[in-house]
Amino acid sequence: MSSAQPNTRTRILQSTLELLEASGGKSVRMSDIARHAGISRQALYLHFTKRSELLIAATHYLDEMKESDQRLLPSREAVSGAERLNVYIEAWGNYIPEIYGVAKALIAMGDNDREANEAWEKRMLDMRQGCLAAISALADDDQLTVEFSIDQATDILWTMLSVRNWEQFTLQCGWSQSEYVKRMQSLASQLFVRK
Amino acid sequence: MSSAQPNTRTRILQSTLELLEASGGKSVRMSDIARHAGISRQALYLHFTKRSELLIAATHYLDEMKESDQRLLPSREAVSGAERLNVYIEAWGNYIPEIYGVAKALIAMGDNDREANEAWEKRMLDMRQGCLAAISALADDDQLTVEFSIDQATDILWTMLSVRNWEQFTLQCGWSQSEYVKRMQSLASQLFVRK
DNA sequence: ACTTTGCTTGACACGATGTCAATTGACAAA
DNA sequence: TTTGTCAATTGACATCGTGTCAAGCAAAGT
Repeated sequence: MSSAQPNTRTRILQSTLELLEASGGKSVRMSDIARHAGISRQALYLHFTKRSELLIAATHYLDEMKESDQRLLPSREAVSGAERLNVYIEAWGNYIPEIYGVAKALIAMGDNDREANEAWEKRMLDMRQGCLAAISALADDDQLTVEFSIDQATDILWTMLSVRNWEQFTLQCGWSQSEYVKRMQSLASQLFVRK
Repeated sequence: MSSAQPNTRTRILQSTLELLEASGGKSVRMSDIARHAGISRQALYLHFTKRSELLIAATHYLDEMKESDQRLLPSREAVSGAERLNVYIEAWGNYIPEIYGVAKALIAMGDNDREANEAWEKRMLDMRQGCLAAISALADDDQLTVEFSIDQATDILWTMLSVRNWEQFTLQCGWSQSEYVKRMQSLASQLFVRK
């Protein structure tokens, strides 16, 4: 099905993602992307008016590729709130490394570019919904610790699971990806699940 | 003692801090700083060879002004490990808003500038020492939860208390500064202090 | 009087983004 | 075959921010 000659727009998006992934979030220039995609720098601007637009489109494209919607949907098999929390943390936690490159570039742009900032914030609010759902499931099961309101617990889980924190735990502290997931699950369970 | 006409270097540093604080981490240009300090843009480069050098100097200057060393030193009155942890969180937590402007600028620079990156990382490693000390005090008192090794607990506390997380809790989640401190204390105590 | 110090003015190079105009080559429709 | 259109190319150019350079000036120190 997928063609040997994907259309230019797609090639650009793929190149963008490859370069961002490879360079671990370092600044990738428009000219780099163009060269990698085998087109002129100017041709980029025929498809995307600004760098921010390209980055935003690249994140959407990545979502499509990885079918993130499905992955981040609450698992049907998760029977208890506690189990569901674990499933969510695992799904999201393992998604982070795959989006890290684009994410970092988008965050960096956000400091100067309003649209990039809004795009990233929107994404993060979506992800907050996932946290809220997990915490709510816990509350419905009467398993949520008394210390927190649903909102507070959601805020905390949301922040705990931020890309920045993943970056710090893995890249700075040297945790492996599987350690990261396991420990975040354990942390969340200690904090939020009543014993 | 302090003169009516502080020397130019100092005026530059003050201007830098004022502007960074005012603009909440938004990009402040060299020319902005020069204008605010009442000198020419070029004069900046007579005192600091690069923007990163200026930012780094500004953070050091800020430390001096706020006497951060003393503030972040473990309180002598803290008798138990648990109490000492609370004291540390309060001290650091209340320090963050004061350094937020420069911190954010320095972090942003770090993406492109090696020296800025190293400066910020060094700062963060210093702060990790504070976390380690607090956790160690807990362990010495036999109050540290069994779930974590000292290193792991330090990593977690360190990350919990990051500037980025403060930013998210206060600016995104809307927690007040005092709520922030109280809740971080409560979180830390739930996670690390054995009951 | 002379020199040094601290700053000014103005010009300029560089790197990256973003814009514009003229051109080419291919493919399709008449 | 001609005509038109589409996608991309080439090359020039504007803009912004950083950083450099040279010449000059004015006040202070000796």
